[in-house]
Amino acid sequence: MPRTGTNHAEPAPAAEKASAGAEAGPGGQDSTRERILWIALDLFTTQGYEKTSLRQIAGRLGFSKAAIYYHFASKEDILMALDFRLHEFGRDALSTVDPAEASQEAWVRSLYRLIDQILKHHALFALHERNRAALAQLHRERHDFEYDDFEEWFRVALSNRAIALHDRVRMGCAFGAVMSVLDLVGDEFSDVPSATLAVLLRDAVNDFMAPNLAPA
Amino acid sequence: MPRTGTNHAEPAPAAEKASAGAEAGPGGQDSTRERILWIALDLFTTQGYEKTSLRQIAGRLGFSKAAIYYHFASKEDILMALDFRLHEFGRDALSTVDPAEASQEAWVRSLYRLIDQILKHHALFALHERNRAALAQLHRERHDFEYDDFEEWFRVALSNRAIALHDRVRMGCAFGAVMSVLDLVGDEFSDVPSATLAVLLRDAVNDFMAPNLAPA
DNA sequence: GTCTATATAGGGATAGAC
DNA sequence: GTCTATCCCTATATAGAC
Repeated sequence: MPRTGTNHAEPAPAAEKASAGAEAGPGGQDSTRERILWIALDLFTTQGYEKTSLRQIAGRLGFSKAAIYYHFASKEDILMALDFRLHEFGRDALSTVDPAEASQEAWVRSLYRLIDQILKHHALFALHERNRAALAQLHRERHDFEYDDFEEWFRVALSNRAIALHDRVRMGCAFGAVMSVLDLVGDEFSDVPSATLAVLLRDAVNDFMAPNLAPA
Repeated sequence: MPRTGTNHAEPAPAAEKASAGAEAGPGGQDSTRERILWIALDLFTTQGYEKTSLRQIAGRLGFSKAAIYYHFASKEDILMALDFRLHEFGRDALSTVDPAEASQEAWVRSLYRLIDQILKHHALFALHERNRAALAQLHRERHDFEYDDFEEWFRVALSNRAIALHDRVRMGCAFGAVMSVLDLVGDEFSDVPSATLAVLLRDAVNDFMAPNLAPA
């Protein structure tokens, strides 16, 4: 039986759900399924999801286009599989906190964890940033995983009217600072080691938020 | 003679180059060309450029698909016209400063002006944010207007190795903070008046960057 | 698991009438 | 300036052989 059909919950053919090597790529799982995901991740990110054809993915694989359909039910299914991993590391960062009533302290803690997760899974983050439209539509169609997307989490938390406007803006600033700088990793900040960047970013978040957290 | 062909420099059929009402829309120019741009701006932003078909634009127009080709040489040409307006307000904000050797003071000043411009032309900004992939490719193909895109300007300025790494990261943070919060206008911050938001953002940038600008 | 061949739909774009 | 009709291409997806 072909493994086709809509399988979000990673099939985990042997042993991949340990949050570690899930990203695979050169050095990870070499199953064809994994290779497809790796190639798609690259092309979707550099060209955009819509502009990437299955033909092109097949070309890099060395296989024919039809072969892909043995592993995935549709092109969208490939994007969903990648989106799922995005959710996975998002959940890791945000854990248990309910966004609707997250305090500013919780916001900062989540942001800290998010920095680490994104630095670890930067390729997936880049996919997220470059395909916001496609991913948004995906979430609209299949709202199984509702607030699994970390961006959604932060947006909901930011809507909390119980927090003063001034503070909400500062929270938004801290979030944007992190996203934007991490987006530049690999380009303008390609020379900066991850650890250094993480420290600098945490400091920045602090400076944006600190006056709020400890009202001198 | 059809007005077709690649015309970046807005044809300005009567009197539109005053930076004011260029955005048109409900209340602006009612020429068909203007209506097309307005509809495209909406659809490109909500669905993405690639996912929007000329058929769909024509449907909203009430015209047939072919009619569009009298006004624009291609679908890409529509995007270029919108991109041109984006450049217009970008130039307004960045003016004369050479990004390659912009000081931190210049950076902050540019950021201030950018806040105002984006608040004035928020629909165009949203287009920019939701179609980064498509616009990037456009700029790759037709590098007539090189650093006209404001994002490019800030990226180049950020690459300036003459500035200490720590400070470059701070600059990136300030930029990201502004972008991200302005992206939420109309959603999470829909209740906030523009003027209020502008003040809060300038304050945030100021508080964040001030220690750099005035080394106590 | 991968192939070739094909079905089917929709996209952008053009021709020429009005 | 807008229409209808059509062309051509590429896309996703399927059928069935190997």
